[in-house]
Amino acid sequence: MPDLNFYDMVYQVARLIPPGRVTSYGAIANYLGTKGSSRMVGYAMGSCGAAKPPVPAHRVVNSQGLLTGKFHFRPHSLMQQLLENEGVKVEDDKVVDFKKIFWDPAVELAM
DNA sequence: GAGGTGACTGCGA
DNA sequence: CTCGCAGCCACCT
Repeated sequence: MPDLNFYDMVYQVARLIPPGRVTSYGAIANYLGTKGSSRMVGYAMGSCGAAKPPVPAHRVVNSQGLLTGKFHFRPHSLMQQLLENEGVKVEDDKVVDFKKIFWDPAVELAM
């Protein structure tokens, strides 16, 4: 186990999200074992701009499927645009059929 | 070393 | 149904 920081863990999981799918901060936090610290996931995303390769943060939404982090994108509509570009329908800043396209690392990457 | 911050979550009124 | 509060933990200054 290298000295991967919590940030790197989040980035790696986020990059594992397949196109057309989305996950929640809590799901990633849960997979990382810090389920109680869902904030850390979002906070880690705050530095996603410094991650290489870039992290598809647009595939990460809150537990409600709302694009809470869209305001961190430039422009703010970029997040929705990227999701729709991958086939994810977004309406009223929230993912349509969120629970259907929901990708849980704790399940998909289970073991 | 200590303090402040934050792209969240869940429960209570 | 909608609004508000408290908990949580790692990173930064």
